[in-house]
Amino acid sequence: MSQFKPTDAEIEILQILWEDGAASVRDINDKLNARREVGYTTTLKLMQIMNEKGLVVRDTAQRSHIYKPVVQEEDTKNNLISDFVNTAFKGSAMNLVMQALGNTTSSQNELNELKSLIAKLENNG
Amino acid sequence: MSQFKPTDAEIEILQILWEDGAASVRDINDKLNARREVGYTTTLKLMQIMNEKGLVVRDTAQRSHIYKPVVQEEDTKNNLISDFVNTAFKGSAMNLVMQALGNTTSSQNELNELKSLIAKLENNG
DNA sequence: AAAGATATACGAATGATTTCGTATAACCAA
DNA sequence: TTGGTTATACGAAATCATTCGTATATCTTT
Repeated sequence: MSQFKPTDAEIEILQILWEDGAASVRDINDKLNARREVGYTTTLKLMQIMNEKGLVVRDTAQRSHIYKPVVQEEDTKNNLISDFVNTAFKGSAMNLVMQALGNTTSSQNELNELKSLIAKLENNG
Repeated sequence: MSQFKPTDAEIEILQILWEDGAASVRDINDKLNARREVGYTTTLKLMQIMNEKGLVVRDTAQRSHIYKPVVQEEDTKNNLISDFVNTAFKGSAMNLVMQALGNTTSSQNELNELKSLIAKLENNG
């Protein structure tokens, strides 16, 4: 089914790249350090490895290499969700959805969004 | 927030224990092997490690030790969901919920269940 | 009682991820 | 142009999870 599972650290970096489109190691390291302490060369190494794995590409024209995501945000997250549902929810996505909903507080706005998604799913089904 | 994240292999085993209440290494190994090939001593070692970590307890009264889960299914899954939402969905559970729903086909029954959960949430909010 | 099956314990190899030190090159500012 | 700053590359340690071989003890069957 899903082919390649990024590690948590890699997902963290991919999020930054999806948001910003492209970033240098310095950019990424700064953003990571807003969440937790990471050494610069650690982040650099991670980027190099992600490059080898084909998760990102880089433009080495300038001294400071610029990295871009290769994998698509939606695809990647769908894969992650599938894996998660399979290992922890016996394959039932609805199972996950119900527990995730019950587990957190949602604004009325969010609930309305959700309701219209459901309505849409009901029309197409 | 969440304190201890079981590995995928550990989650797989916990699922079996949650379902069966208690199980021997042999039981667990058999069930694991229904999904993928695992050596007996591999499973044994995993159980011993999970015991050290406090994820399970065991009754060693008999030659064949009987393992029981310590961590609660719902708590554990809530922790997993929180972690997942934090690393992959910027902390927005609704984000995960919407994508999980859009990603799979749901029966009308499931959708109805979901709708009544939403209704309940709206009443309490 | 002896042989075979089945259990645990334990140590160690393997493999993957994460982390970081050090070398070296490029840039910048005085 | 020299010193300080900021890059990349690379190797290797540290950690952790997984896997399994081997030793040993306990049962079971004949």
